[in-house]
Amino acid sequence: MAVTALKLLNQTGLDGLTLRAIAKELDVKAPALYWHFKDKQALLDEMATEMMRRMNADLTAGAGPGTDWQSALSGALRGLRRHLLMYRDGAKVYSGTHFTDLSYAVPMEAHLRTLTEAGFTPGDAARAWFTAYSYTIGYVTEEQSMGPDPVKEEGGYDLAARAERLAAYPLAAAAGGEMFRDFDAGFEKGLAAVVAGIGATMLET
Amino acid sequence: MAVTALKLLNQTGLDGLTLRAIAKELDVKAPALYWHFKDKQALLDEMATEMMRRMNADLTAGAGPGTDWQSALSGALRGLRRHLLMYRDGAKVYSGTHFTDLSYAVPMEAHLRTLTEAGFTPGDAARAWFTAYSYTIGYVTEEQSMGPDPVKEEGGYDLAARAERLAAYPLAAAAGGEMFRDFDAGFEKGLAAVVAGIGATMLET
DNA sequence: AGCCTGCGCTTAACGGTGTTAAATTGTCAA
DNA sequence: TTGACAATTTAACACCGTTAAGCGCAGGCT
Repeated sequence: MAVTALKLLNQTGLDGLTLRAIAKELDVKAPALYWHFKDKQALLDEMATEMMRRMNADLTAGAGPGTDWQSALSGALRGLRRHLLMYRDGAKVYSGTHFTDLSYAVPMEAHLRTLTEAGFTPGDAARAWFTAYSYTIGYVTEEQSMGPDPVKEEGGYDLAARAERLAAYPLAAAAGGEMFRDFDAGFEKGLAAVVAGIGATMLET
Repeated sequence: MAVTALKLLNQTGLDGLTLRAIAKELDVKAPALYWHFKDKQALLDEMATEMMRRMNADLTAGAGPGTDWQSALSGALRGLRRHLLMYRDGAKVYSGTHFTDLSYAVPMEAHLRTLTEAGFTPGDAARAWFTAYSYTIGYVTEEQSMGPDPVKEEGGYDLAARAERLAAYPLAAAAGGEMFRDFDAGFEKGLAAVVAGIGATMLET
């Protein structure tokens, strides 16, 4: 049923994701949902948990031994972003929700172990993870709030108009092209920086 | 009027910030607000812009010449976090909204110039800024979604219960203490890593 | 067989939400 | 005095999350 809600999310967006719409998709009336969930927030939590479960099922690769911690960490966050982008408003739904089961613990434990075995203290491993996680959540939140990819300038943020408004501020005007185009490449550049910085400041060699 | 809405935000939270409540605070009926704003989203955009203006007024220090780019960038993001924390759900209101005027351009131009003068290309300066910005937004979003500071364990996330649930995953269990306590210190550690990584990967020396 | 319990759902309704349309007041210029 | 215009009110609409009460129907018990 959280599965149905996720399917609908991609069609309606988070604002249009009403209990009545979900119920209709299930051939059921809205109050019936309350048999399964305490309130709408619980449903949203369950949706985020379902997203996370699918991600885990897809990300077993890369966590195995033999790969350095940089690749493991980068791969995990790349996968996180990829999954968040699979759903409309995915980052908004995902961020700040409390998972309804413990299935996140297995991959998290594996990633933290990879880091500790590479020389991080447990505390620094957790900090490294949370830092890279925060970057990814923030990046995708911003990315998804811009609407459709501005590259195919249809409905997305109008970069040319932005540049014109900012004509008096040449650096800020030019920055739009870097920040709001080619989100894939931009994420990779930032991710490389975050991972390198974690290695430089949190890892005692 | 966005000023009034911001005041109310701290009392009611984002969910409780209804047009009727704002109108009552202004001794006015709800539909009167529509003379000033197209819809509620426009009001939220205006609130985010007002937050940003206050931040600019407060952050003129640190952007001046003579300071290295690391201090300038760190200072800007520290100030951003500090201002987001001034308002309930501040990060949620701020993230992903489109500013309604150009007042953000002046400090942004100054920060980008600091970076380019330190040797960044304009593109890399923009990327550096956006990377650190994403980290900050993501971090504060997560921070504010945990409710009151868990250190003073009143109403906040129950860390002890979390550790008990995760007893079978020792690293994940211990990570809670690092991630969800002392948000100030945690932010600083991550910020140091992000800034160091930017210097290491984006700056051609 | 009859009865009962409890699950899963429906119908009806409540208070509250963002938003629109039309009528209304207040104010200042011609 | 009249008229234009800004700013607000009143009334209503469609929709939202949520609650209360009751209905049908399965299966186990006696």
